[in-house]
Amino acid sequence: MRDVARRDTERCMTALKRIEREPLWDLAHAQLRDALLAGRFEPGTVLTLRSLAESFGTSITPVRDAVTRLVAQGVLQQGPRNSAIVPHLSRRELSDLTVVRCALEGRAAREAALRRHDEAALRKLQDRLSTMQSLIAARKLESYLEHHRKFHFGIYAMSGVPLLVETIENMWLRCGPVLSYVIPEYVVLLKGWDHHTAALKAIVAGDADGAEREIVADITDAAHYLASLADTTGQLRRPSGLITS
Amino acid sequence: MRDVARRDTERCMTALKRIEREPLWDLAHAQLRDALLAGRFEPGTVLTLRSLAESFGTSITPVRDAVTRLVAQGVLQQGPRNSAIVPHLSRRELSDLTVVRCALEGRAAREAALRRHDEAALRKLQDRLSTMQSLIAARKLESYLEHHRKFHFGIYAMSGVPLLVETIENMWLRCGPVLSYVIPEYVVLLKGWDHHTAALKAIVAGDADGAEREIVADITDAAHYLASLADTTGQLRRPSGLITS
DNA sequence: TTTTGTTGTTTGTTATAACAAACATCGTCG
DNA sequence: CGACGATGTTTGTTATAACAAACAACAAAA
Repeated sequence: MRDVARRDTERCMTALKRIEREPLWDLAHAQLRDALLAGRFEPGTVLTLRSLAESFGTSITPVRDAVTRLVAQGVLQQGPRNSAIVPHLSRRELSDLTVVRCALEGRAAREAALRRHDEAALRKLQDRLSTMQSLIAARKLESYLEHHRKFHFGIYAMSGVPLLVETIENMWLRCGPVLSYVIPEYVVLLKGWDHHTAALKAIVAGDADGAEREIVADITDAAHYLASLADTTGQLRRPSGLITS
Repeated sequence: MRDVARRDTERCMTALKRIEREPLWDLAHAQLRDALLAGRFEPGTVLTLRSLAESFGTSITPVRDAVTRLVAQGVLQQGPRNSAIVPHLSRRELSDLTVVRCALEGRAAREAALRRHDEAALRKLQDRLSTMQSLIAARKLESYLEHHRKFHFGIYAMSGVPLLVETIENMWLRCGPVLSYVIPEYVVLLKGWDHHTAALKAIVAGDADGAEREIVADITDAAHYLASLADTTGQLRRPSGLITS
């Protein structure tokens, strides 16, 4: 037993690999987060603690922590009696979201263009761009959405301002549920594609104004398309069918 | 008993006054929030659930909810073993905060200038401005800080974008503890005063560029002053004495 | 003297039970 | 037949206890 302990301490000293057992509420939080972002929850659904706890196979305490966190972030809306409901997105809320996203993501693109960035990150983004192009051609929309997300945040990460990236991530989470089922019909029109390439090109050229302009155009174009889908009450709903793979 | 119920329903129907018993964790959250914003917690302090529970006279469950919420907002930093510590602010983090605040608050000022705003709100802001001036002269710094905060958020509220105001509020919470004990020495120099009047003047004139410029200048000026107070390790510390009233 | 092993304490995590308010269901009375 | 009221159920809130990991203090051995 002694040499075992010795070996343990040695490993900790040399590798510095943390054990870090993830708490249950952290796992629940991550699962709920991903589900929201992927649009697996219909807007308007009330998330009850006990049903979620049963799904996760845990007590209600961890899921309560997770839900509390999501509500604090503004990802989940709190309905009557402090119940957590996955939020609807009205045309007005979408408009507000667009304003904030333009300010934040436009600034991030600007900062990214002004920085000296490593070639590896740039090449990675360019590769991802061509991957996205082929994914669109193959109509693999779910996979495209993942790459699309990573492309955007790849740019924002190059701003060198973690707080900026974190705040933008929060905004994406808020419009995540809706985006997931309206973007697929949007991207096949290749509307946003040129903005992506132009933005990346502006960044490699160090053109801050151009980078901001293209990112803002990408956001506002998508927002206009989304707004056109709203019904007479200003609510955004799933247009026709479910996501096919 | 029957007429009591009748009267209850009648009252609910007519007045529509919500009862809304505030949960304990909400009170704890508000108290912690205010304490953080007022700088009553020394940065670096670890907030243990049991000690807070004892202070509030409740169980640890409500304070756990409150702390969880604060951590999710980024107001409290989570240290090792998920303990909540009131965050230090390094020069780097202050710089990041400044970037985000400029993007957000600059945009809010711009939106406010572009809107048709009611005269009552404008007059209220002008009154507050003169109040702030007299408070500075009287060296009533704590009261000044409150008016200063309300002046800024009065402008941001005129943007008509609640999400923007909410996000800005979150950023203020992050730098709240530090601001509280460095701003007092700053405002007596009257450095930020002209920016405030100029910003309000630009808004009434509908000058969006001017409004954004002045708000950004106000933020960056204060940030520069704050950065000059950082020590060699990049940490911002309380300069000399405590706040006197 | 320095290091190591042990023990007691602290602290976040989780489960569980009790509670109260809100909701739904259904029976009863007008 | 329709509205009102009682009752059971659902659901968030809070308290409490048990648990494990980490930290601190101390004692013993090299």
